[in-house]
Amino acid sequence: MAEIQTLARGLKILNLLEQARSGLGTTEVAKEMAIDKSSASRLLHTLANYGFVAQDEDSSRYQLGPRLLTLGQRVLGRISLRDHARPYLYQLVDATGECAHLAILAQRQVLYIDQAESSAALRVESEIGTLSPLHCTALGKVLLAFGECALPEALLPFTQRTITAPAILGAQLVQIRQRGYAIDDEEYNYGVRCVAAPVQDHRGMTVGAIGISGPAGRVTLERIDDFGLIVRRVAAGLSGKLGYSDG
Amino acid sequence: MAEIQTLARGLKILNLLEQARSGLGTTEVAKEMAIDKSSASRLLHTLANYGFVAQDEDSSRYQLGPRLLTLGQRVLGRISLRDHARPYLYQLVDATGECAHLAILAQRQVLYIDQAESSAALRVESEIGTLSPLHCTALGKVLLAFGECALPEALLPFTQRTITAPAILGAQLVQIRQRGYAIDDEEYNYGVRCVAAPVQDHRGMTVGAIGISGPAGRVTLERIDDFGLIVRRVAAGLSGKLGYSDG
DNA sequence: TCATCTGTTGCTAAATATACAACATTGTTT
DNA sequence: AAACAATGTTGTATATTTAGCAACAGATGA
Repeated sequence: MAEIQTLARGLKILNLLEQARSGLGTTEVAKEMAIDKSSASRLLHTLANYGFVAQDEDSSRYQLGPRLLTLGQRVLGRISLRDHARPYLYQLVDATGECAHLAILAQRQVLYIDQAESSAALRVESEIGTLSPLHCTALGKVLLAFGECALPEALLPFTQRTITAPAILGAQLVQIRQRGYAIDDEEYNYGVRCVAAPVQDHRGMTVGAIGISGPAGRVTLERIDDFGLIVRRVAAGLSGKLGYSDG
Repeated sequence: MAEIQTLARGLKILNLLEQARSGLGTTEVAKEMAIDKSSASRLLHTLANYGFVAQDEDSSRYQLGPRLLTLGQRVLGRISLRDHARPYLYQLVDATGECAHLAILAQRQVLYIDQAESSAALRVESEIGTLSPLHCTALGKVLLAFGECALPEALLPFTQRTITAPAILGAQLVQIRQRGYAIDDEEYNYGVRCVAAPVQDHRGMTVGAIGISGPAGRVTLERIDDFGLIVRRVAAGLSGKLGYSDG
């Protein structure tokens, strides 16, 4: 369906401001968006009226506004999966010593919605709200393997290990369905291995995934299948709490 | 400055969806906004394209989308005050036994950006991202007294104790500046008393406020000034860490 | 089955956003 | 200091774009 241009431009400005850490001025926004200064000025003022952007007091540059924080927290609060999952994330941390994450499918990407930190000095943290690609993360592969989401069109490489051939990824998804857990062997971040398993609700629908992430030095290839079994077991526990019964 | 209507409508839809817990359909949105179904449909599709709204799989109704979560977390991450304040919030909880909050000024309101929970069964929690009025909260009064923000036009009552007369509030702000802390005596929520003090940076600018909230049964009027001194002391400690030196 | 409600699409009129230009403001350089 | 450069805001006419209407399709329920 045809987009409404004016609204789309406003939303694109928010995307722009996400990238720019130190904010952007009216002219810069206009340049990036390839629109006139005056248009940018008026769009920014409208966004500011509703709190979606805020002007830095000193530099007078525009930044993402507090309304986004409010609405974002509202989104987070409405994901009930999150409440149920929390204790299981702690279980994962206790059993593996690595950071645990909970994610759902959003915008054809992996959306991290909660985490539990390990006490190790060297650990892998992923910020809540972050979006990551599906094809090269353990959580993403789980969502692909057990969900109804189609394969991404382009499998972009992030490391030398990233799987970029659809056929190979497809074969791996079959394997993941059989084993019940997915592995990310430094396919997204160098030195980081992850393991994840699906969370399913009472209808057997995959509603999310939980998993762990750790430095390759601790999450070795020898131990990784042991971790897989642990993650699968904990994920099954969470699924059971949601009313899922396999069979 | 004149608002851009189309963009404003899109943003207003997001505000609408914040209220509606179970989502809204196209027709409902059109009705609430007093616009045509077709316009609502196209606006919603544009918002959905960018992830600002999402369609519920079952009900096909629209909800706030994951993009808001991502952007909201980005806003939170950029507030550096938050990192510094965390240990001081714990200090407050330890010293008072009540929940502690950190807030800044946003949109002429109090924006809660962090909290530390007390271990008491009966406690006062405020969700991060929440906006509250300035004139009837301790945090808000502090921001009014020590910041450059003008008084709100309308002082809406929330309880029988809410101060609605500008003159009385103005006098109280003077007192707050003298004492260095503000009190909310059941002026916003029945049965809840709060105490707050300003956080100031190296230039002496008030960048936020911290405080505690507790049930009136524990935060009695007799003890409240003792709490005030505690909050003021902890807030001064945080201000000191930010480079503030009084004098 | 019919009826009702919801959501989408084509089309035209009309409102609206856009770009241009001029102006105001701020900060920088010589 | 003074001229200059760059930024942001405002007024206005044009033309693009949106909005509403109406018709349609799809779902839901009586």
